[in-house]
Amino acid sequence: MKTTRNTPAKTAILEIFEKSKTALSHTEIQKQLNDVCDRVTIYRILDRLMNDDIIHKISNLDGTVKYAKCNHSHQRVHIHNHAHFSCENCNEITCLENVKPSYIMPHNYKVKEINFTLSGLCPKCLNSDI
Amino acid sequence: MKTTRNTPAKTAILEIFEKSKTALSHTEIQKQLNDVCDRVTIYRILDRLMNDDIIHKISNLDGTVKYAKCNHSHQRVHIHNHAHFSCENCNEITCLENVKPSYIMPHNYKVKEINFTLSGLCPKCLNSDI
DNA sequence: AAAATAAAGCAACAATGTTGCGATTGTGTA
DNA sequence: TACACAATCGCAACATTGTTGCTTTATTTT
Ligand SMILES: [Mn+2]
Ligand SMILES: [Mn+2]
Ligand SMILES: [Zn+2]
Ligand SMILES: [Zn+2]
Repeated sequence: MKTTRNTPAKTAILEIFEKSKTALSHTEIQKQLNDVCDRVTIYRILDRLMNDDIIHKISNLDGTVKYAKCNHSHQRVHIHNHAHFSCENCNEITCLENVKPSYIMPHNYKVKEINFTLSGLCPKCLNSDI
Repeated sequence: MKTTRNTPAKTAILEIFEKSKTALSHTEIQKQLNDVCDRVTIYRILDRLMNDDIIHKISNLDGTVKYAKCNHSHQRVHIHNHAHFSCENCNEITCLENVKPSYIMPHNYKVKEINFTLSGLCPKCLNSDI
């Protein structure tokens, strides 16, 4: 089988995810990394972390793509059925681990993954509002 | 007030949307247009159609962005709270006008828009499966 | 018909992600 | 501990997608 290695770049990226309370974009990670590694390496590490179900990808309506650590316990079947919130003011994206949509699908569809992202104002920005 | 004009390019794009049963990406529209207009013009027309609530935008987990005609009756408050399905096999994205997620949000969030995209296999691809 | 305004074309640029390939490094095993 | 070798990295090059500024063209309004 293909073994996965612990490299300085991977470790640094994991630490960044640990510290962050919100989801991070490739660019945000790059800025925090301070040239620990190349741009391309970040993409490749993110790919690996996704394959290993350590992080998951969140895509926003405006096309932004971010990544967040997986908090749920490692299940056999790893599904990200929780919602994400994207603040249109501060642009932060957070996992709402407890918000899980319920819905009724027509027959003949096989659903494998869901992407449920809500946008608007986060609590922080809602309070500092007029 | 700012008036909006009906140009050949806009008309052509609207016809393409009318004929299409699935959502379309900028590139797909461009191919169908056969050089009726410039690439940039397509972007600008899509922007206008979105502003006029004639089409809506759908962003997929893989980063793909597509657009689809709005079928719902024109309401005062125009919200796209229906789900979309993205087939991982044929890559077609369709509106599921009748699938509307229900969910419970924590307090202090102001939700203005939702993006609910499911992915997996569409009926067509599920049948032609093994 | 002339003026005002919306839309189009074109070129240039920016952001984001991908690929190929030679060089480097982490790690299980001798 | 040293070695072998697959996994990872850096770099350059490229692709795709979307944006911006400016000039020109087309459509309305007066
Ligand atoms: Mn997860
Ligand atoms: Mn709609
Ligand atoms: Zn916010
Ligand atoms: Zn399909």
